[in-house]
Amino acid sequence: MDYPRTVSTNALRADSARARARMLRAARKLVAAGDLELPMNAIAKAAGVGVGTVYRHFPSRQALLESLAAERLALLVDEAERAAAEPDVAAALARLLRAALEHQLGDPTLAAVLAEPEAARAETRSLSQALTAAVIRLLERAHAAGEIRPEITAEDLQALLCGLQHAVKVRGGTDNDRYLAILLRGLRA
Amino acid sequence: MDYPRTVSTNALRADSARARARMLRAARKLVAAGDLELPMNAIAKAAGVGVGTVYRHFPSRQALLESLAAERLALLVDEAERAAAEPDVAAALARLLRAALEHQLGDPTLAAVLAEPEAARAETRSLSQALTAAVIRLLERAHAAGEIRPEITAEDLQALLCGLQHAVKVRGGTDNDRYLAILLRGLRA
DNA sequence: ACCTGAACACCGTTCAAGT
DNA sequence: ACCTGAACACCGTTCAAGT
Repeated sequence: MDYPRTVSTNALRADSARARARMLRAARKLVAAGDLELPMNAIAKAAGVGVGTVYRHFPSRQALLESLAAERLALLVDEAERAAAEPDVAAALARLLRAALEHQLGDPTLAAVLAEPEAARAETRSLSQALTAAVIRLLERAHAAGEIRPEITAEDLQALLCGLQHAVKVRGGTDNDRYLAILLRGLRA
Repeated sequence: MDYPRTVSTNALRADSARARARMLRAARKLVAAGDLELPMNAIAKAAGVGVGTVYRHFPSRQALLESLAAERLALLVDEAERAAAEPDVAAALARLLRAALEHQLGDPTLAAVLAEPEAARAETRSLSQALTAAVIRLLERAHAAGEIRPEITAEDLQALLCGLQHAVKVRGGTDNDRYLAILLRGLRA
């Protein structure tokens, strides 16, 4: 007897999911246009929903940012896990840092999320934990191999990368490789 | 016969100067409270003037920021000029970078101004030029002494320092010396 | 349950009116 | 000349009212 109810619930959910997708698309359009402020009212209008609906789906600007960044953050986690498993530690470190830098430059929402000390969404929290865990494993191997100064922690690496991203952005987006090389040289034991 | 007019002009100017000082004080108070947004209306109210007066003195938020940062920027220029003249090139480089980092951490308005590619005020422009000139002189000596990689320019140094400041801030403001050491090691030839 | 959008408080910016 | 502050447009956020 709950079949109709299920169907109607599904219908509601499908609708809700479509609205959510429209909001995310509208937000991405704003980001692509260089606007990271993500005005809730503007998103509501562009997505054809009431403001309250935007707030229901994304209780804060930070939550919205994290939803936008989630996909790329997941890609970065993959990359970090591959790096942690890669035999050549020095190459793995270089590749991971470069990937992290490029993902941040390619998506300003990811840079914003990584610069934030706390996650607003559970998904972000678990992805961040996975990222940190993989970096820690890589770092342990790098320390064991004497590839990197012993006092460098995973948090240091994350902060330094945030900084590097900032430096590259200040200069207009070129120079990634040069600045990356400077960081890698500075990290070496 | 223009004596009275002069006097009255002076009176106006004194008044205007006092109002200006009140606005700057109000703005500094906001910055000290951690608010870098500097709402013009809030400053007007706190300084006891109309909003229009704030706009007359500071035509944009950027101009206001630069006015707030000017004093410290001048200090930094002094520091850079001393560094350019200091015999021990390596020590001069280290001292300048550390001073620049600490000035930025001590005053977020300076960090904001240094991260901006263009200056809104003429004073800022000339201070920035003096800063760049001093850094170039120091860099030439460092290159001649083989103390620093040859491809590093003054603009690179500025961007990297912006990044370093960002990295330190992300981590909560400790770690300046450790991160500075990493940058210096990375810059070395 | 979920959605809507009016309503309130706020801020940026301009400009007609005052002195 | 300089200053004032009302006025307009905008945005964040909430919540009573609708379905």
